[in-house]
Amino acid sequence: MSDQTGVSVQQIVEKVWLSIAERRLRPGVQLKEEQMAAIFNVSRARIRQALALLQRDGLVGIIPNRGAFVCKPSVEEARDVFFVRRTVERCVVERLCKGVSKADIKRLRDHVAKERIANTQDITTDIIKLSGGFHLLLAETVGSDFLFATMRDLISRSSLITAVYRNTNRFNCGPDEHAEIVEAIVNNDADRATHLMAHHLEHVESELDLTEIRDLSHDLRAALA
Amino acid sequence: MSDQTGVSVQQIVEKVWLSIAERRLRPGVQLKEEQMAAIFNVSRARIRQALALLQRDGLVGIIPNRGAFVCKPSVEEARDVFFVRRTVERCVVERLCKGVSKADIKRLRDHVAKERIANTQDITTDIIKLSGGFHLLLAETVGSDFLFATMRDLISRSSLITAVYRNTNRFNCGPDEHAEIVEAIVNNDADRATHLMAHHLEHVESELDLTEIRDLSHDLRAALA
DNA sequence: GATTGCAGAATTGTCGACAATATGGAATGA
DNA sequence: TCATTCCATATTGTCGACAATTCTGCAATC
Repeated sequence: MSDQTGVSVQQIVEKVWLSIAERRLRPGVQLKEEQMAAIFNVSRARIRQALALLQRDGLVGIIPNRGAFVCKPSVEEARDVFFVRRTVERCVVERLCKGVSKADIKRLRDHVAKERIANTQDITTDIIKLSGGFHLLLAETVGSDFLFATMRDLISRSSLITAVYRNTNRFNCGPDEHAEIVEAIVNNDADRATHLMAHHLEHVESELDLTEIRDLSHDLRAALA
Repeated sequence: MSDQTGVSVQQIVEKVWLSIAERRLRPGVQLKEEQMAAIFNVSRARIRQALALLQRDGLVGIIPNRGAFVCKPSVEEARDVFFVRRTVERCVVERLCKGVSKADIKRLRDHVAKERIANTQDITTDIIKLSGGFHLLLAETVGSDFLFATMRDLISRSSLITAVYRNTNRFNCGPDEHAEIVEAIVNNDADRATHLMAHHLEHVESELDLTEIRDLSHDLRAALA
C-alpha cells in the first residue's frame, strides 16, 4: 500500500484528484489530516499544503476549525463551468491555429496515441488522467500561464462534475474527437477546430444528467435534525 | 507599524495584494518568509499559507527551494485575462438580469455609493479595494461558488496587470459606469447591461499601456509598512 | 582577465509537540 | 420524554527548531 518513503505534495494532490474522479471519494466526505498523514506516511504539514492546493482547484472546501470536505457542485455551477470552458477552450484553440511548432504537433499526436492505448486496454486510471490531460496539454502548448492555470482549474472542476453527474459507465472524452481537433489545428483550420471543440464539449456535457439532483448526503445527523 | 498581536492569513493576503495593486511591491521582488514573518509578527507557517493563497490568485510565483516572487504578467497574458473576463462578466450580468432581490439591489447601490465617497475623498486604498470589490460583488450576488472563485482570480490578476501596465495616474474603474450597470440590472435590461459591461471593460483595458514593462523595487519593509 | 571550486551564510522544506476549538454523548432537571 | 448543560474526545491551528538546499563572496587556477 503506502511507500516507506514520503510522497511529494503534488503526488498527494493527484492521488486525491484521481480518487474523486474515479468516484472512490464521494462529495461530502471529510478528509481528515491525521488520517491522510498516516496513509501517505508524511507529516500533517504536507497534508495541509495539499489540501490548500485542492481547495484552489475547487475539489475540496475547507471550513475553519472543521476540516476539509469533498465539494458537491450544484447543477447550476456545473453549467457555469461548462459555459466558461467553452469560451476558454475556444480561445486556446484559436491561438493554436495561428501556428504550432513541429515539436508541439508531435507532442499532441503522441498524447492522443497514449489515449488510444489506454482506451483499448481499458485502464480506467489512465483514461481519466489522459483525457483531462489532453485539454491541459492544449493550454500548455499556447504558452500562457494564465490560460494554463485557468484550464487546470476548469479541468479539475469538470472531473468532479463528471464524477457526480455522469449517467453512463463509459468515459466519453474519447481520443477520436481529440484526434480530429489536433488535425484541424495542424491544418491551421480555425473554423473547423473551434467547431469541433464546441461539439466535443457539448458531447461531454450531454452525457451528464444535469436535471436530477442525486441524494449524495450520507449525513444522518442532518436528516434527523 | 506592526501590531503586537498576530494578524490572520486573510489579512496578510489582502495587505500584499493591496501593496501590489498600489505599486509599492513591483514584479520580480522576492517575498522572503522570515522577513514577512517579522513584519507581520507571525510565524513563518502562516506566511507560507498566505503565499500559497497568493499563488492561487496568480499574484506570486513559488519556485521550489528558491522562494516566492511577485509575478510579472506578459502582455499576451494580460490580453488573455481581459478576454476571459469579458466572457465571465457577461455571464454574470446576464444571470443577474434575470432578477435580483431587493436586498441585492440595496447592497449593489450601497457599494457604488461607497465608491463615490472614496473617489471624492481621493483615498487610493479604498478606491482600489472597492472598484475591484464591485465586480466581485456582482459575482457573489449570482450565488455560484464557481463564478465567484473565477471572478476573484480574474480580479486579482487584473489588479496586478493594472499595476504593471497602467499609464495614467488615475484609477479608471470609476463609480459612474458601475452605477449605470447596476441600474440596467435593476431594470432587467440584459442587452443594455451586457453592452455597458463590455464597454466598461474595454475602457479599463484601453487605458493600459500593453507595450512597455517597468522595473522592480527592493525595499520589502517600506512597501508593506 | 575570466572561470572554477569551495566554504560560509542565508533561505526554504519538514517535522513533532502543544494550544485552541468543535463535536458527541452522558448526566441533570423540568 | 424532551431540552439543556457539561465534559471527554477528536480534530484543526499554530509555533519553534532542525535538516536540506541554494546563493554569495573569495581565492586559486588556467
